[in-house]
Amino acid sequence: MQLLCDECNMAYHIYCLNPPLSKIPEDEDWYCPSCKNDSTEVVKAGEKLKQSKKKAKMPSASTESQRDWGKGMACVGRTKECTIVPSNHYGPIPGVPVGALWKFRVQVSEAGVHRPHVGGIHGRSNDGSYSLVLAGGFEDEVDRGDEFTYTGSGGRDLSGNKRIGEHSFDQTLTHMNRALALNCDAALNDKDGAESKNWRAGKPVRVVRSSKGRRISKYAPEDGNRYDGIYKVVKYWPEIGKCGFLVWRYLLRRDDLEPAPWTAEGIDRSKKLGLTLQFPEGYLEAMANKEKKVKKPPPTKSEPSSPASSSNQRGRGEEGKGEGKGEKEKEKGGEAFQLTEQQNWLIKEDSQNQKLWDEVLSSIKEGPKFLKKVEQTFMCVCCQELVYQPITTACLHNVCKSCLQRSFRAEVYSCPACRFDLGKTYSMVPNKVLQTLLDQFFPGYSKGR
DNA sequence: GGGCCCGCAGGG
DNA sequence: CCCTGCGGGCCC
Repeated sequence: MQLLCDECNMAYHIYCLNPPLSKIPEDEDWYCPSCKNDSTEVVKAGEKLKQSKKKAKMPSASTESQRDWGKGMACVGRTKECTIVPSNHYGPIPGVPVGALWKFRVQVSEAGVHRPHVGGIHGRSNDGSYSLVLAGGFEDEVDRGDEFTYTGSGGRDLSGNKRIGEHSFDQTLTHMNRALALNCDAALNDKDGAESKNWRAGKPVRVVRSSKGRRISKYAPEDGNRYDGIYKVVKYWPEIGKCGFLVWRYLLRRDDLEPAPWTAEGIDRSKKLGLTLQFPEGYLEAMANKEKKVKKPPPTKSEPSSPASSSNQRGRGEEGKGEGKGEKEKEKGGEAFQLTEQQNWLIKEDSQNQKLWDEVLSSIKEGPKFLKKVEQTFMCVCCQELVYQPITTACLHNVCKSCLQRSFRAEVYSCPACRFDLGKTYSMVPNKVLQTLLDQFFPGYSKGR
């Protein structure tokens, strides 16, 4: 079910593509969305630059607002996309633990936990709902942590290109409201609502709590958006809300083995997993730079004011003192990661992974982030951990030897990343060079594996 | 601190 | 294509 891009070699599920494909295309070459060139969009020699059709239709084309909407997290697009599961996936996202915390909604979307940037409910009206965000949008909602009421969408006046607005009409059990109702294990009833006799049998909903919910809930995180686990729809019903119009109300109840983040057990677990508020890549650095430029800081006192200092990464001893040299190295804030001569040599030696290393090395100036990048790049698609005794396949993916062996024992003889047929008799020789490098970057990581 | 209103993603 | 939307930065 995966396609390999003939340009960048990345793997794509056919059902994750937009639009999804129902089968592997028969053309010889296939290019992924980011590599594909649309010949009608290519500006040929002598041609004028074309105005994008879409852009021309957007409000910004007609209004003369001077405001720069391109900056900030309100209007940016995704920089990555969750492709390990399809967008209509029910249940947890593999690798995302309860308690995971992101500053902005766009990051939650990138993680695949809740894909809409603004909408509170993600679902399909003829299938069900996959996730929702609790952000205190309705003051008459109740949150008891393991149980909460939620309100449908719609009924608001969105004129003036708004995203949320005054209530001005009744909600209906359509679109996302219908989707969420379908999660309840009971026959759909768009008149009176319905209650499940066996609430656990309903479809699972991923629930995210936003710090905005603090105004009505003490279970909301202090900052950002937190994944709180799986809930089920116990019942739903129509009622006249405080807003004076009919709203659809839902009762959700937690059904997750992972402890809730606010329990002692959950707090402990978050600590153990090192879950901290995540910011978009480069965001804190950009903010810090901005402050410098705009405010012209008198760095007299110690420095608890910098927003960067409250963050997750242990960017040790940032700041430094001399402005002297390293003009380029400064721009990202941290110090460049230092590779030893041997490591440089080993990386060159790992020619099979040259492309991956090139990409990893591009972030070497970002200090601590470099290791993160290494970790991401050399994660095993099977166990979602750093590859151990890595087999670099003929199709240039890296998988743990034991994971590949497990696959072969199940008589699946293809690459777990791209389904390239490796053949029953494939000889699994671990990539020693890569193993050496990973052992140096992450001392002791392979203990007990 | 409250209002304005943008691009983007998703469903249909 | 069109419609929807429990964000979020900037201006007042």
